[in-house]
Amino acid sequence: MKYVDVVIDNNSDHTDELYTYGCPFDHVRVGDKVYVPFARGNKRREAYVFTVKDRLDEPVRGLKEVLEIDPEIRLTEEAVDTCRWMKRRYLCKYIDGIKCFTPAGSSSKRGKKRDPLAEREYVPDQPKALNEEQAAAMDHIRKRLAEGNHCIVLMQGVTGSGKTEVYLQAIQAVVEQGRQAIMMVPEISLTPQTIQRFVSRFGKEKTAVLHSKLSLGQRYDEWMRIRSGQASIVIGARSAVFAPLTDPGIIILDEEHETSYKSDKTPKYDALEVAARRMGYHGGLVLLGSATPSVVNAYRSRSGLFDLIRLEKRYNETPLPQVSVVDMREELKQGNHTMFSRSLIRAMEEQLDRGRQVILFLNRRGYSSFVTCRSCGHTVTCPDCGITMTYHKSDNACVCHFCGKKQPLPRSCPACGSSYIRQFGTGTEQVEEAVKEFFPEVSVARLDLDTVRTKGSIDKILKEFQKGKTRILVGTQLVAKGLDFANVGLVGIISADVTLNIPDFRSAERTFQLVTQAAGWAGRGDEMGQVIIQTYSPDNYAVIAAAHQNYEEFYRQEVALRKQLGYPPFCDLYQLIVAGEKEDLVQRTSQELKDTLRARLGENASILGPGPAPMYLVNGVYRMQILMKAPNGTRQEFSAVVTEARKKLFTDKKQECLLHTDINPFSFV
DNA sequence: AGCACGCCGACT
DNA sequence: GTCGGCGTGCTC
Repeated sequence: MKYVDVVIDNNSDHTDELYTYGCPFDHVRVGDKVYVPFARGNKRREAYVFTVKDRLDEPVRGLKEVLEIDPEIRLTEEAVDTCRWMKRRYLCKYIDGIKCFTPAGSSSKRGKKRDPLAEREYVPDQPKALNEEQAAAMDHIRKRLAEGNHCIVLMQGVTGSGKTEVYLQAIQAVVEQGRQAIMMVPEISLTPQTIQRFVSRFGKEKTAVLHSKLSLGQRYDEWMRIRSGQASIVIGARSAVFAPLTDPGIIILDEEHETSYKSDKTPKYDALEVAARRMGYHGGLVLLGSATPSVVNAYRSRSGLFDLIRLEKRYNETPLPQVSVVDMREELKQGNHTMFSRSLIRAMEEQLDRGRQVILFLNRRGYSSFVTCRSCGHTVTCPDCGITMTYHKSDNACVCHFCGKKQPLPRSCPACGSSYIRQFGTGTEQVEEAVKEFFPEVSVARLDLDTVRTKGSIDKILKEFQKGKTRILVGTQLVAKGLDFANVGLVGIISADVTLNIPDFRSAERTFQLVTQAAGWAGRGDEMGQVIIQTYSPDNYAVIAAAHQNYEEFYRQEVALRKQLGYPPFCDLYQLIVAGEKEDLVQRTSQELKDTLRARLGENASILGPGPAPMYLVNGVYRMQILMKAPNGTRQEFSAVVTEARKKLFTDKKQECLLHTDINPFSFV
């Protein structure tokens, strides 16, 4: 008789622990899915084996026995290890981690194949010749792979520098070692064209695809193909980081800076951290690629924690587009009260005359109204956090969503005294209307979440633009979804201030990335493109660096600022949300939580709040938020303290108050 | 979270 | 009597 500690597949905080069973099957292994009798009725339940032992250290009262071992589903030992780590790192339950590693669907009863690549034919494709920079990158990667140690490499390569070919050949090298690979791309760029590129190189048999559009059955079959060793290359979005490979040698994150690598639902994991953990276990390589790396990872690559590879040559040597900044304060002074500057209108006329197309970009992500002076560009920011304050119409006040500080709306600009200070915010509909007024003869389309929901697919709108039927496209970030922008002569960024003033410490980073990305759309054809950035903050360092297309210039200033204010990469941010239906109880509990944390972490610890969470009242549930900064090196202590506080304050039988935790959330809005 | 137990009122 | 409503407490 063996003994096993198992995690019961039961979605409750109260059963989130290891239960010991006897096991009459001697071949039981760590990671096995088993069936056990559980609780009073001895109901048969699913469970996962976390440890196997030959004898019990101490007698267990009421010991029961494993009923059966599932012949199909088994976690790897590493998956079990990673689940343990996830529980600690993300303060989630064992079962939350297990759910990431196991398929939700079940095997097909009829034994039919449910192949997501079934319909397409793939023309085999050969490795391409590398330029000098790419070859140097491959040399470095090969050297690291040969060492067989855990290692993270950031490949910073401008758009069109051929990162994908390096990914392909790195995967090839890993496969030649007899190991396996995971290729991750942001959900938004997981298009048939992307998949095609990889499948053509490695073949259908060896490749598996994992993403959210697959049916449960398809996902199950792909999971099985991976688990059984048939497929050794996995392509997918964030969740592909959990692919059940037995010996992965490389995990690649393309467009590393994209926010979709951080999960927004429990468990709130960061795919990079999971990848690093998995590669740490297997002794493999994590390869990050981006033209505009996140500041956090750029910092790590420059402080020696990650390797840094640069690709600076554009493959086809297309010239970078010309980027110019328009000072909207000046427009106002000249009597232009519209949302388009004179130079943007002029450029639009020019490009349309030449038969080229125009994209007007307006980022509404994290959209919230802020208060800004149209005369001097001054924006109301929190005196404590340095973050843009959000305007609340209900009490006509500015509120800091980070620390909860509240201020009345200023009557005149504190910087210049102008009375042109007011809340700010423009929607895509307004931009579309304004374009129609200026250019009544020209066909305009709008692409944002609303139009996508009501007027059918994104594809339809994009196709019409691609065919040239639409001359001007007004859109949000959805525009980025896999388009060939060959005929786009001009990209106008209506207001860089919208992203610049998101109440988040990453607002400058996002603005820089966005402008750089938009510049990429304008520079695809043979002719040079043009980018116009409109802003009330033309002196902002992110705007200036973006106009110069100079990452290092932006990075230097941003890191200095992060260091000064104590933001990542110099700390981990903990977002704690207390939620419940009884408002007074939520208020009281969040204050108790704060006091508990304060008592354990000391007076100097940075603990902000409690304040109302961004969505304070959602279907009858009130939410209060506490934010903590855990300086580098204190992660374990902070996590332990939160876990302890949760035990103390959130385990009463009738759970009227819940604690949601998100470590390094991608948004506080 | 489930699920069983048990204490109560309501119905054949 | 005994069926079933849901409040309470436990799960190797």
